[in-house]
Amino acid sequence: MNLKQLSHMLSLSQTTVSRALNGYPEVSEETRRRVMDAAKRHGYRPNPSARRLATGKSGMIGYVLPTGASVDIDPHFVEFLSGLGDYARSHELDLVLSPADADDEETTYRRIVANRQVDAVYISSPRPADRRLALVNTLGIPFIVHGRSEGLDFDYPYLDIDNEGAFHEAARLLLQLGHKRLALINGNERETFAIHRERGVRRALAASGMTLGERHIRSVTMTEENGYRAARRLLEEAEPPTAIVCSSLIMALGVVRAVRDLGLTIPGDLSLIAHDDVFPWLRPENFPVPLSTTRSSIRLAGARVAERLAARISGLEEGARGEVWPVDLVVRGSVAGAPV
Amino acid sequence: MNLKQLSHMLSLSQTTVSRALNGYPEVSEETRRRVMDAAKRHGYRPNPSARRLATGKSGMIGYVLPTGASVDIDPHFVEFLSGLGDYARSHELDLVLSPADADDEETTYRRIVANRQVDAVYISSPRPADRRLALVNTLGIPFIVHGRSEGLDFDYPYLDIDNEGAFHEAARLLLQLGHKRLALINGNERETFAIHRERGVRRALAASGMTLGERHIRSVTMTEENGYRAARRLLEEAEPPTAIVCSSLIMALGVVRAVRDLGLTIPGDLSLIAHDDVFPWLRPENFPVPLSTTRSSIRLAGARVAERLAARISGLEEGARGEVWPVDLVVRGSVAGAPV
DNA sequence: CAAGTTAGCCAAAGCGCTTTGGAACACTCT
DNA sequence: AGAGTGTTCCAAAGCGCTTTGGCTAACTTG
Repeated sequence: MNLKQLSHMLSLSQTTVSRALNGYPEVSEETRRRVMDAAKRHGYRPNPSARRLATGKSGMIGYVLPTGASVDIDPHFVEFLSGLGDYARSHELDLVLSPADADDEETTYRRIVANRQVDAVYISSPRPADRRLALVNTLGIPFIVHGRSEGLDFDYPYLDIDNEGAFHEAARLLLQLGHKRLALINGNERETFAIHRERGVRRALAASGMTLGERHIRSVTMTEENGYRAARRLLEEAEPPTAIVCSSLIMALGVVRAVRDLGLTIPGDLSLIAHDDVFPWLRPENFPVPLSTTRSSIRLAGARVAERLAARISGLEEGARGEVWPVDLVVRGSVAGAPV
Repeated sequence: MNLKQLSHMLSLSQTTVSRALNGYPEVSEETRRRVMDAAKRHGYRPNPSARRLATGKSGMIGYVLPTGASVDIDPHFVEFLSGLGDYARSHELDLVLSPADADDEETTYRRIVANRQVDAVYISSPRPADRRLALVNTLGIPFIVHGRSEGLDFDYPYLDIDNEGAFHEAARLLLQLGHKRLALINGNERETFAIHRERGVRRALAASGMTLGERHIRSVTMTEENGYRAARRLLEEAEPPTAIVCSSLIMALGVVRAVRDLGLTIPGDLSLIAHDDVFPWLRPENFPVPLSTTRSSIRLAGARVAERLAARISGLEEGARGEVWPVDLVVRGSVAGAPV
């Protein structure tokens, strides 16, 4: 059942039927009702390929997925996707993942824009002066950044959490508890979120007249193993930290293991706070010692990004509005006063 | 630059240019070369929307993503996606995720097939008599199942690992080590993989004249917390198991925690083997006691599924070929002889 | 050498929608 | 009554490709 057949059986032109269906004003209410009725009765669904060719709109949102034999997709991605998908579903939006060579995403961005494959894209894990943002900005496709960049000479729409504030609060709490030697086990230092977190910790220390030594900060990909290694190195120093702030629950698993291996205890010898993106399958309250966290649901972020993307597509949102979510500090058993 | 312009500047018809580009035989080699040349020089890329409208082919593969407020996407998904994306990239295939209400995926399948949005789909986490398979089979779209169903009255193409064999081997090893009381902490009992694993364990037990009691098998969603709970219940019984086979590394984390909480040790009091899908961020050798595993890279499976999907789209693969991968049993420190 | 092939090309008809530029008609105003 | 203003509809021209059905010229074949 296509438009031609439908209009024929209604003795109307394709024009009128099309307009009736798409809510254009130049069609009488009675006719519209007739058309709507017949469409529903015959289960007419406009062919998206045809519509796309005619309008250039695809009804999909895009994501360029960096791939490669040695490229790992962030496990956070799946949670973000849950939220995104949940919203997208209610708006009949599909998501197209365009795999790209991790060393050359630009080609793929250009392709999906030139081909008008998607109506909007989102970008995640931005870095300072991220070239993808400049690219996508000049290409003129609607987009939203999940996270933030820095040092760009233009504004852009984004959704981010207050990483600096969160880690500032975490560090401040530890300082208030009397800790003098803090360490930070961070994510990849080239990503903005990690930079912001470091900044937060430094700011808290500075307020107490302290600084974060080179040796007291580790920036690594967020795996259990890297958490373990980082913690071991830190804890085996001459003057080991008495408190650690850690950028992910997964790394925190490694930290806990290192602490145990060294015969130390939490929070007796070491206080620990980690960032929690809220995974259904790993919860901080279930750590051997319930873990204090800075918490922000990455899933909700996914839903919100989808919502804003949809708004941009339909022209309801414009401009470079940035949105920063506050982060909860949830104190559990893993922090205590500094050991004497 | 579109076909019309290109053909005009070559003084050829659109027909000929189109055919030259698409490798049809009714065009002379010289002309073809001229066309190819000009196309490359002017960066001509056929408009996919137009091509799709004309051919009905989209150059994308589809996946129906169950969503909902209380629906969690399996963390394995992201690793599978890595492999899939890695292959898809080299073939300029995009992946479209169509979010669906988890309680009604059928509508979405029908939609993407009717709209010809994708050239093929894959289906994951199949259950016995899974209705999605019957649906997709009658809808006539090329597909591959990652995993297997059971009790269907037709054959279908799939890629699965030998879950039964893997867990049979794992259980057999434990029995050989003298364990008399085995337990299984399994995934969702409604999924075929879990059924197969249970079958493997039972078969091994049966060969030694034993059975798996109702109380010695737990089927739960694979979270750390559920692993912990299941293990605690098992270990607090009057006659606790001396060996556990576990369906995922994530649950194994919980098992290890439970063992510790109860003041027991691995492998002194309990031997543990878990299935490892090979995550970059959590490795069995890094468990407090290196974990024995049945291992199979879900990432490789993703790549293979993409490969076969591509083959089906281009007509190179047909029929209902099933492919079952063997699983490695990797023995590490977490298993030992049964305590006396 | 006439008839039949074949190689190489083209014009035009789709694919199924949206949108432009009117046309027809019924009103309202002066 | 005639001009002006809406309202409601339509024919046809796209969107940019693929594919059908031919046409021409050159080449076999008996």
